[in-house]
Amino acid sequence: MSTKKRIAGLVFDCLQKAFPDTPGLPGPDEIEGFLELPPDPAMGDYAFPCFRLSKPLRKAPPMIAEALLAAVDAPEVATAAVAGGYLNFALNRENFARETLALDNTRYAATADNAAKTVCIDYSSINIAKRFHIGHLTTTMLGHSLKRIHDFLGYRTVGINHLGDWGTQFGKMICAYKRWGTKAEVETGGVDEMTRLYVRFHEEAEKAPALEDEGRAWFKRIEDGDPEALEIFGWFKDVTLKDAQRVYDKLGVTFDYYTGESFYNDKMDRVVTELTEKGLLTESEGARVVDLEAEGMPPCLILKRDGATLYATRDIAAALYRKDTFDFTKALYVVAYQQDLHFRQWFKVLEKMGYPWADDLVHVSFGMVSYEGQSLSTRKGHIIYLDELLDRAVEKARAIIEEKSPDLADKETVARQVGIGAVVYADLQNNRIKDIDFWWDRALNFDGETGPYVQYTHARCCSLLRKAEEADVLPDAALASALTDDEAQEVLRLLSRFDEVILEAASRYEPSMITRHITRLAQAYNKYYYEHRILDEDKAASAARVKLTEAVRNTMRTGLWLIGMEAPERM
RNA sequence: GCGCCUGUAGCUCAGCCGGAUAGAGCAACGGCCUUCUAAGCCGUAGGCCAAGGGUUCGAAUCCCUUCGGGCGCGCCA
Repeated sequence: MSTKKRIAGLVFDCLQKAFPDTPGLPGPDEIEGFLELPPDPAMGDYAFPCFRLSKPLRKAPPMIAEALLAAVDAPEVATAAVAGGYLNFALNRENFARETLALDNTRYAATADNAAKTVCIDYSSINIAKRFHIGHLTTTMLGHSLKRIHDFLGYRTVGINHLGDWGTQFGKMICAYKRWGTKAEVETGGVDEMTRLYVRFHEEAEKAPALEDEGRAWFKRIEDGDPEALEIFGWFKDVTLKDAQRVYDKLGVTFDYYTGESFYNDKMDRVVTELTEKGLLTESEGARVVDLEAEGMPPCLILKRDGATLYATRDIAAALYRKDTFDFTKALYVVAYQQDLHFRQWFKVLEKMGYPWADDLVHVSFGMVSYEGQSLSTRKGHIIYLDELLDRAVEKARAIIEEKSPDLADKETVARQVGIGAVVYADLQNNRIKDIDFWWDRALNFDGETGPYVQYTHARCCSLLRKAEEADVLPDAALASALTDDEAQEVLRLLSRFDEVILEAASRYEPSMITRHITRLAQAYNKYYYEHRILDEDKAASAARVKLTEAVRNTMRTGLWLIGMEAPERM
């Protein structure tokens, strides 16, 4: 039972004792919801606001607090005190230290319940023939982190990279390749060469509009399964994925499936058929749509005037396929908020089709990325490619290592972990809905609340644990009385709340909660580290402080893993 | 025009299912390395929580209005 629950039970008992047979008093669960954290830890560990009870009890809050205080009698509470309308509880510090250090924050006590549930996560979803840039970072890292969080909580997860591999632009690209490209150039130039061909196509098409038809014809050939078209297209895809894989490898991001838009080509008929059978498809301005006027939304376009499908059709087909294949209890779509309306529309269409699981579809939306105050533009060259960003971050880390830790064993590995960690941390630091304006100096800052700061604190813990081992001091919380000072208690409080934070991060689809929590833990530990000597002559006390250090190290390593960062042991 | 999101210190943001003096980091200024990693720690300064109304014992937090910013609103995804 959690400490909070026990305090809630205690308040409940006090209430019964102080005000017997009073109707309208809250139960233990309700009381637990009322419990707060005092603004200053010096006031106590938990606070019960008595304002809540002044109505049923018809008494002033401070009087209620006094009456409750008189009824308090529990060993785990060191002191209880009335402060205004609050009753504050301070826990027995020694006891709290012992219990908290008995927790294992590297594992979640997963219920068998979760293991039977599948969560699909659709993230990254890059386009073929486009280079990976900072606009793709958030969907990639947010999705990756959500996958790890759900893995940690014991769910079965399915990570899907829903590739943008369908559309007339690929016909144009093949057309351009056939006219002006060579195999060797595409092989060596990769995505850049494909982009160059695509740009050239548009330039030439301005002069010779007939090219547009030629491009469309090539796309038709892809659709019709023409071997040559498919071969070139498949090859473009391979080249793009090989390029992207380099970035994914650097970031440590993986997927279970790369089923893109083209995968659903033969699964679209079902959508149209079902919608027709269910009488949901109506004609509007030549197109076939699902009317959503009653829901206060514009209609959802299913078929174009020419009978071709649209992206809503494809998303619905994909959802039906995933439900059949994975039987998910939840499906997350990690896509920028720009597409908010689109998701609301097709989620609603599935609901109207009679699928109750439409409620399990979640659009995990996030903010837009701009660069120095202006929107990203490949065409204008106003863009930061991820390769370049990661390389520069690693380079910066390398320079700092040369300066501060020239004797470090595996400098290159650490530079990579730290540089990339800085980028990942910054991406998952704030609430996902916030827009991000990219500035180089901010991205390459390694001081203060940054990835390197948390990693540094982790490495510092590792270093201490190595020293402790050399001195034959093994982590042991037996002498918990050595951990009753304010600084240690603050560290312990943060350690004890780690699992709640993960659960909340999962329920809100907000990994930043974990990022911030481990940052606070790092701050608290660094403060502790400066105010207290950890290894000294007193072996038993040292062992307790080493145990605390170990718990911080483990929690931080787990937290870093959850947000997709590495945890170097030296730096 | 309509809809969704957003507005907290110079900058970037926490806090937003109501509670006790609104918190961090960056930037600025001033301290701390002969002791366990100074990518660190401590301190100073910096805020009519966009504005106005309302609900409440109590509002940065909930409701309404206004203003500023972002995004979206039919055959692209």
